[in-house]
Amino acid sequence: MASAAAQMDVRPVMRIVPRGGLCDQCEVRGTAACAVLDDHDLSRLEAIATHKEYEAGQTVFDEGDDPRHMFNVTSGMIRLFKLLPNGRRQIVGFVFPGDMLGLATHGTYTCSAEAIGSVTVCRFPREKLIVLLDEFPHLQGRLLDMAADELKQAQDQMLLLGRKSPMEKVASFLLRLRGEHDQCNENGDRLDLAMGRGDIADYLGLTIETVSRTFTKLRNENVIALEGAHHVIITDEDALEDLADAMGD
Amino acid sequence: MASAAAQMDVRPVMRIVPRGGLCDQCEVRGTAACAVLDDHDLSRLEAIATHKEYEAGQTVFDEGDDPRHMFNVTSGMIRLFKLLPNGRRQIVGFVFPGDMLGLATHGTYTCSAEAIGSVTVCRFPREKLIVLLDEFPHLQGRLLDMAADELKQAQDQMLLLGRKSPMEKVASFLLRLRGEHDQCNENGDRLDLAMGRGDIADYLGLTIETVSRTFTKLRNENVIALEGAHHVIITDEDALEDLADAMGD
DNA sequence: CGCTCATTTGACGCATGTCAACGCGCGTGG
DNA sequence: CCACGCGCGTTGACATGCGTCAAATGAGCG
Repeated sequence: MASAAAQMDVRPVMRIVPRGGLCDQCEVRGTAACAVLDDHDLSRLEAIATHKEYEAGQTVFDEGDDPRHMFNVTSGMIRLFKLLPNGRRQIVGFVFPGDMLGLATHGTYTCSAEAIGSVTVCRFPREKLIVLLDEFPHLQGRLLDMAADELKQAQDQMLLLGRKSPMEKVASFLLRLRGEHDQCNENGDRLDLAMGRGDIADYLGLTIETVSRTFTKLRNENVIALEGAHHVIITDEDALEDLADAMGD
Repeated sequence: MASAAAQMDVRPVMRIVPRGGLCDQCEVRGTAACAVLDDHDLSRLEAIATHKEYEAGQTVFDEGDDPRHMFNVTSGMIRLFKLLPNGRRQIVGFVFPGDMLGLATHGTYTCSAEAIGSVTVCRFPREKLIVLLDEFPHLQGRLLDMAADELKQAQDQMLLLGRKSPMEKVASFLLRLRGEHDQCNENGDRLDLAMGRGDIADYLGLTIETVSRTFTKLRNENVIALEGAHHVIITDEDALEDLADAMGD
């Protein structure tokens, strides 16, 4: 069944060389960084890849660690965060299935990474990958583009953290999730939040209580509906977009 | 082979080919991205560079613009910022002399850039630069490293914006400036702030008034001394570092 | 020397953090 | 299958830190 997908216009899934590889069956084959590779390159990449699983809450790496690996998340989600001495935490990003992790790392890991739920990754030893990079110049360009995208997201997040109200933060967060959701899950306007309220709070620079109150307010104003704490249905998208960066006030 | 400058371990300033070039006299020759280039590469780079000046407050480019150029700031400082519809502003970074600007740009510029004071830049047409990039693979690697550094800074800033108190923000800001200051100016522990209180406020996610009050507080506690609003002398560095991320509450 | 704009200082109120109690869902074990 | 307990989420009461508004002071520049 992996074969019949060739009619998609955007990114034709090419046949892989017949070596019983895993990449061709990979669920994120079409979206991950590997998507720019042709079969031959991919087989080279696959040769150095190993797979690993993490369970909920498990540490993938810590800030300051020597970056031995680069990761491609094949299922589940990861939170990236930094800690202050007294325990305060700032989540600097969530990693979705298909996203690369640790590619733009110069020196040591700049933040810690934990599995939110169960996570499976495809792992590349950094040294070997760097050797391959010299062989695939277009892959290096792709990495630069991906770093640029991360930087853009980081800038958006700085705007959010520094200048948005709690309501604007939560609304922006939901809309951004809906954007990702195309590429990773579900249908309709139903979002499933893998992360808990604490993660959301630490991502948006708020407290758990404020996040919870804001969700409640959105529900009471019929902008969203909640099916349990981890499922959100956007019922009034226009209103949500207005709330995400309110003109007036 | 180009020169006998090999005795310096870090970054030998090599003689440039005799073409009356400008790069060899460039004040940021030793620190800018160009520092990894040897004479031959540099002369190629120089061939596509043009110079430009901006006066205080002038726009270098706007968010959303097509990224025609990459910049190397040779003197003065630039603020990078994003705006919200109602006029709120978040400064996402300051560009120091020697820093590159617009290198990790994928698509359009992700933020706007304005000269803080008088600024001179070295400007490279993007298209031509991309062609050169294919010829200098080590330059591309360098760009990726620089993007990684920017990303690290962005993550630090997210931590600051989301989880630090005004006092911690201002203290962190001063310490970070002191870090940069090695590479750009002055001596002793005297910092000169090119930017005004409004810029600092919009960088730290505060109001002008809170920034001003925090400076005053630092002065009253003899942690810093102020010589006019734009000159800060760090008189108690240890205290400042303690304030930058206070352990206990 | 005086104007103008940036910065500082003050007074005040509100939004959001803090502390605390409650409820709910889920997994576990009886 | 039900009872229990634990962790997460919600809701409430309260306090305060920071933003808002306003006025005074000071610095830079013509």
